Amino acid sequence: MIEPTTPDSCQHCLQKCDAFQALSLSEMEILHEAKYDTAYRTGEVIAKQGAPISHLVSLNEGLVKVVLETPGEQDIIISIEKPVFILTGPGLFVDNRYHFSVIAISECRTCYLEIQQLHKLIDTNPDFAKRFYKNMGERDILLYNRIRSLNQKNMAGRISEALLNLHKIIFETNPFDFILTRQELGEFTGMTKESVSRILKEFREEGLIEIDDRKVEILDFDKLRDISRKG
Amino acid sequence: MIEPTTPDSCQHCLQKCDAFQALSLSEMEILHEAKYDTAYRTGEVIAKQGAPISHLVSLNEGLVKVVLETPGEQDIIISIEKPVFILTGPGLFVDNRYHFSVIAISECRTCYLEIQQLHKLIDTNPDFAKRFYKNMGERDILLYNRIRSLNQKNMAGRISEALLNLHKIIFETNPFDFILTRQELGEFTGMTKESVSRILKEFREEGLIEIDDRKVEILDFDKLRDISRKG
DNA sequence: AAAAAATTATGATTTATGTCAAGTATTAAA
DNA sequence: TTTAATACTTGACATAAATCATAATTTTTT
Repeated sequence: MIEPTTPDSCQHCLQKCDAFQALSLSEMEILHEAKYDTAYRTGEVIAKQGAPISHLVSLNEGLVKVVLETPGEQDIIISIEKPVFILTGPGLFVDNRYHFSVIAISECRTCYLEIQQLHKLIDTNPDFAKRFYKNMGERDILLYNRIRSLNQKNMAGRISEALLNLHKIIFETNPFDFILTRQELGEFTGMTKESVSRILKEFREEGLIEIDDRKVEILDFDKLRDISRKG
Repeated sequence: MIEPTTPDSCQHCLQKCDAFQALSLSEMEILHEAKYDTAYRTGEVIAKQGAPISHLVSLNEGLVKVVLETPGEQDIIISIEKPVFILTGPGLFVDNRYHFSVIAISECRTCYLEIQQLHKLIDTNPDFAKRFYKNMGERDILLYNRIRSLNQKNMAGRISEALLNLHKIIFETNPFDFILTRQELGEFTGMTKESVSRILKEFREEGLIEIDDRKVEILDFDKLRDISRKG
């Protein structure tokens, strides 16, 4: 069990997140007094689809998957997120429920802000509100891209895209940790785990990537981008 | 060419739309003075993916398709919308661009509100803002369902779902106008027009629906719901 | 370290859906 | 009304991806 941290101030975490940069110091302090934090282990559910949104949860450490739980066996992974990630969903102003689950895929630390505090900030600080909605809009735009690629790209294109995105957005190193299981990468790219295996094998054989000891290295970015684009 | 209408007041149209019910009469009047309206014929583009959002467009009459334009030949129809529909998109607070196109699929009337007016309302009327975002959230939730069904349901399930939704949300009558071409229904359900033909034929043969003279009638709701659910 | 459990790899086969092609019906234009 | 253009139907065939089955790894537990 990892210990929750209690940082001196919210400033450190929240200033990394665009919306909260609109807050005055006094607003920050009010948040800080109200907040408390928690630690999660891999696999634990941080937010559960269908459950009420009681707090605004902020991911301060670790990686999570945003999962659409479906009636069938195979879920859909909408995105992988790293800190600082604010777990807002479309339900915030609708039915106050989560419309997806957020699950730790490494050890995570989060902190919680009272949801009333959030609504208060939105009501009283238009700049904050705009930035907050901007953030929601950005996630939305990514969703549209998601629909497009799941719908129209072939398997190789989807895997290429996933690898490039994990590299570019999450890890920013090469090689990078291959945290996802084949099953998860399948849920992220809309295919079975067997198909994931096969595509990765092809990519290895063609010298596009290298997989070793839970790490992937992208060897041929251009080719991979090309495959991703053509889909 | 159909003539644009100039109603006495915006009240009529906008009061059908949740967000605008939060406006005071004086706020309404300001909007009314600033607005102007237009008529569109079938097939005309009301909002173009990639273009800047200069105004908040409100659909007051007619039906539109919300289309994700893609590099390939087959686009993706996100939804079909009827009045009163406010054409907001995720770009509003991000890059001020449309991330999808909105195209008339019947004769349409729209009116335009200056985008600054909208921002002003959001800044000064928190109740309006909340309702406005609620609306965005609702559309977002539908998007998640869309991803799920495009990804995991088979063709019959997707067509069933589409027919049931057109009936329930858009037309509310049975039989109802079959405004979509097979191509469009294919873009709405993520399949080719040929596959649409085949599934519709099956449904006809099994007595689930009846198609006549540009109209569909749903004969067996339960069975169709069942097919949609099982996917 | 040994055993058990989970994850991954890979081949054989099946299935859903797309593609191509040709013909018919419907709508729009001359 | 006749012609041209578009939309729809249907069949034969091709193919991408899923499923099933089994073995080989790797990870976790004892």
